[in-house]
Amino acid sequence: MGPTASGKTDLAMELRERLDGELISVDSALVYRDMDIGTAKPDAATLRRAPHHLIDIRDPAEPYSAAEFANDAKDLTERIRGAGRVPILVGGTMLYFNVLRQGMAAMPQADVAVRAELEQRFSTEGGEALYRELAAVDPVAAARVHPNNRQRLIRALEVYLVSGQPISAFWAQTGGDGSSGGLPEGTVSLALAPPQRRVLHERIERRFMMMLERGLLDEVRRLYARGDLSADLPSIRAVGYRQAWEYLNGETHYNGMIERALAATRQLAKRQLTWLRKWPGAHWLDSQGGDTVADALKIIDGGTTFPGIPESTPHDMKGTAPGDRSGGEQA
RNA sequence: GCCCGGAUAGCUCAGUCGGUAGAGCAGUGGAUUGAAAAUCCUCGUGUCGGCGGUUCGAUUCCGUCUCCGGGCA
Repeated sequence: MGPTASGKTDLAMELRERLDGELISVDSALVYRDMDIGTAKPDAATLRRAPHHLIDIRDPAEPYSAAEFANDAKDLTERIRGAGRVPILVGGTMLYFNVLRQGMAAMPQADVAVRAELEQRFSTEGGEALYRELAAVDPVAAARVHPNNRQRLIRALEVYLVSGQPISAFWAQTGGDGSSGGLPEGTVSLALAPPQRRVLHERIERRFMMMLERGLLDEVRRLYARGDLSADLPSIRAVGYRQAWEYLNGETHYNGMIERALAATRQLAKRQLTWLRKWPGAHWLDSQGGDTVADALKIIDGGTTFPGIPESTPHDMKGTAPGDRSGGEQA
């Protein structure tokens, strides 16, 4: 696990060789075909040498979901373990990791029609009306969903309308003692990140400029030219693609596009780090440190059980003082 | 050289009929259960360009200087 641009792919490739493992991508953007440059997808040659599961499994027009991921990943890990090999899950989509850890309640899947109707009502009646409705049927969910959070508010109502059950009842099925998920014994959680935020920001900028040089805009132009894709699809909302789309639409200038794409990427990395900091039992690896692969192998040989008691201090990436890494990992 | 318009938060700017100022963006911390690279919440003291004057009090009015636009020579 690690924020975008922290070097996860390189580390994963090494670990795969050393551990005789199989790679499973945990990434909501790498699932899309024809979205290669902007997602920093490993190139074809690399993928041939080190196959990744769950890459290129969807057309950009087809949404994927955390629940589908949970099923796919569970099947894959069981199969890989059954063959006596080591599943290595690599990626930065922390909700996906989280559904592996906590399980996913068996709640109704997205209902396009109901969702569209709620979207419509949100626009005409306003969010307050819908929020009051949720509060009436499901006060527990209302307490956890902010009235302004259109997406989660609509999902909560959608579940209630489709199933007649409050979404909070489904939530209660997971996370606690009656967890439907949980990772296998012996699972090791590695969190890869540079110790200083500045370094990550620099890497993000360098990488995005490289994406542009490699033809990111042409890639997005091809998607744009299809005519059946739109800015509200999960695929096109991906960092970089959304801003390039706006540029092609004439909504921003070239430099504005770059600035906005960089900001969006930094914000993504920040959110990923928020998940990581509270991740139980995460072992932090310094992506700028000497031999990251050796460090990782040492931790893995330590054979930490998961889920376990947090052993390492959450990474503190605030501040600018050099070498401010506090807390070490004890395998 | 002269005339006009600017100079306020990292950036773009609003505002103070004279009582030391606030938005958006950026940044930060957080939330996160079938869209998650999504969606949402929290956090704003900065010689109000410099110097001088008027005033009980100036970022606000006046003078002057500097810099940046635009115009006239």
